[in-house]
Formats: sequence, structure tokens, C-alpha cells
Amino acid sequence: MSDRENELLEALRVAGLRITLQRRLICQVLAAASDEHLSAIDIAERASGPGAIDVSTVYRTLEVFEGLGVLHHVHLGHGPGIYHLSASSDHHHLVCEKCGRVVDLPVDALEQSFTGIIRDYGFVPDGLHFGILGRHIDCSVVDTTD
Amino acid sequence: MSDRENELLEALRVAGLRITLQRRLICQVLAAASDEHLSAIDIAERASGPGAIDVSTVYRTLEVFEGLGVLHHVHLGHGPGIYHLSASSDHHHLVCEKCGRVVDLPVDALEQSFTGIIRDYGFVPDGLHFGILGRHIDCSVVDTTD
DNA sequence: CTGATTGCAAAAGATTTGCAACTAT
DNA sequence: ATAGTTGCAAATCTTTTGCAATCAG
Repeated sequence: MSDRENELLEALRVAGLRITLQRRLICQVLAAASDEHLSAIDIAERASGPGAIDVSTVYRTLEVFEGLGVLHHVHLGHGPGIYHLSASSDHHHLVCEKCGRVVDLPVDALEQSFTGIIRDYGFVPDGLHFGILGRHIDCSVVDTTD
Repeated sequence: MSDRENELLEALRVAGLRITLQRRLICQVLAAASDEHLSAIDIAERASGPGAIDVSTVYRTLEVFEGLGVLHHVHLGHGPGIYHLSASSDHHHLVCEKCGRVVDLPVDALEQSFTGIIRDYGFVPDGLHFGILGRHIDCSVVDTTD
């Protein structure tokens, strides 16, 4: 059992919540996929073959983990939200509207501009919860598809 | 009839599309609400009392206007997309996750940081299509609600 | 006239919820 | 034992789509 997986289960224990088979499986999937962008349905399918854990259970479990602060979800454009272990969430997502690829952007890369916004607008961007949409340079050339 | 309203109708004419009563009404609503954040359903309701124009018609009409480049929609967090006349869309939306208020942010305010991202990541953020979530300073103080 | 447009109803996709059965502690 | 969890089915919400009827040009 990986460290990350154990961390998640430990968070449940500390909170006095129950550790069920379904939760174990979900933890495994999350820990194994820390660099991927998984939707709740992806997680349900990976957790033990297609359909084995009900999506409602997955949503409820993910909600619990978010409440414990060990998980976040982000929205990368249209389509389902995607889930991330907290420690691997400290980056923004640059989502290309053309090709769909996602580039990770370390938080500090935007920090300076955000400082200006905080000063001038009294607003603290979270930035981790929604992707930043745009286009790769390669995808920015002449384009009649949209 | 306002200038903006006329512009929208003119865009339809130029494209050889038809000007129907429903489209006229939708144009009126859009022109009158250029500073508001309206969802498709808001627009349907305002267009002529509750339920008078079918939402599917509203969605199709808004889609046409987006295709003509005179309208954009943005996503400000969860919930429905909101629609904006193009000329009034040249700002980003700072959406407070706590109080829900939206602060408009001129594009140039983020331009500099985006320049850095373009250079370092080969990525051109669009930024206008999704809101930037975060919190007002006032809403950032101790908070146990999430 | 004729194709563009509409309304209605139904579908789709993501997420949430009610509830009875089940299980970890 | 009992409160937390699960699966299932149904509901919700936003948006899309099929289709026959209607209407603008």
C-alpha cells in the first residue's frame, strides 16, 4: 500500500469515518493516478472493473475526501470535473481548447500577477479550482473550425 | 431600438439568416442587459414573461450569435453558463466562491502575466471563457463553512 | 414556395438524493 | 447494536437533439 493511499485512509480514521472496501479501492485508484486527470466515472470504472462501484458511492466518497482536505476537484472546460489528490494539486491547468491537452503550470508562475490583482482588486484568486483555457501556440494558427 | 440591438439584428441580416419575433426579443434582452450576467434561462424568461420562448430556441439563437462572433458565453463556477455581448466581454470575471459576487477585471490587468506564460509555456490563455475563482479579501477571513 | 426556425418532447451527461438493505466498528 | 455506508432508482439541472408544424423572405 502506497504512502498516499495510506494517508487517505488515515484521514478517514482520524475523522472517525469507516473504511470500507469501496473506499479502499477508490484510495488505490487515486493514489495510483496522482498525475492523471480522472473524472468520478473514470474512478468508478478503475476501482474494480466497469460498474462495480456505483457512481453515487464514488461521488459521496470523493466529497468526503474533499471535506477532509485531502482531495480537490477542478473543472477543465466543459465535461466532468476531474479529481486530484491535494498535494499534487498545487498547479494550475492550462487547457488547450483546440487539442484538449492539459499543461500543468506551477503556482508560482502565476503568483506575481495574482499579487497585483490582490492589491488592486482586493481579490485572492484560487485558480486551482478551474482550468485556464486557451491554446497552445501550435494550435493558435489559422483555424476555421471555431 | 438600441444600437447594440441593431448590431445583433444586422449580423443576422448580413449572414442571410432570418429575423424572427423570438430573435428580436432575445436581442432586446441582450442589449438591455449588457452589464448583467444572464444564463440562457434568464434570457428565456426575460424575453417575454416566463416560458414564452422555449429554452431550446434560446440556446439555438445564442449559438447562432456566438457563431457570428457577436456573443460569448463564460462559465463562472458551477451552474449555468452566462452570456455576454462580445464588446462587453473584454474583461475577465473574478468570481468569489464565498459570496458569489463577480468582479470584472480588464484584460490588460492579466496581460503581463500571460505574456510570461506564453513565453515559458507556449500557451496563449483565452481567459475570457472561464471565470477566475477565488475570494474577496473580506471573504477570506476565518471561515469554517468549507 | 421553400428552407430556416420554432415548440415540444425526449435524450443526454454530470451530479445529487431518498431509501431500504447492509456492514464496520 | 447502531450509526455510517452502500446500491439502486429516481430526480435534478443544464444543454442538446429529433421532428413535425410554422413562418420569413
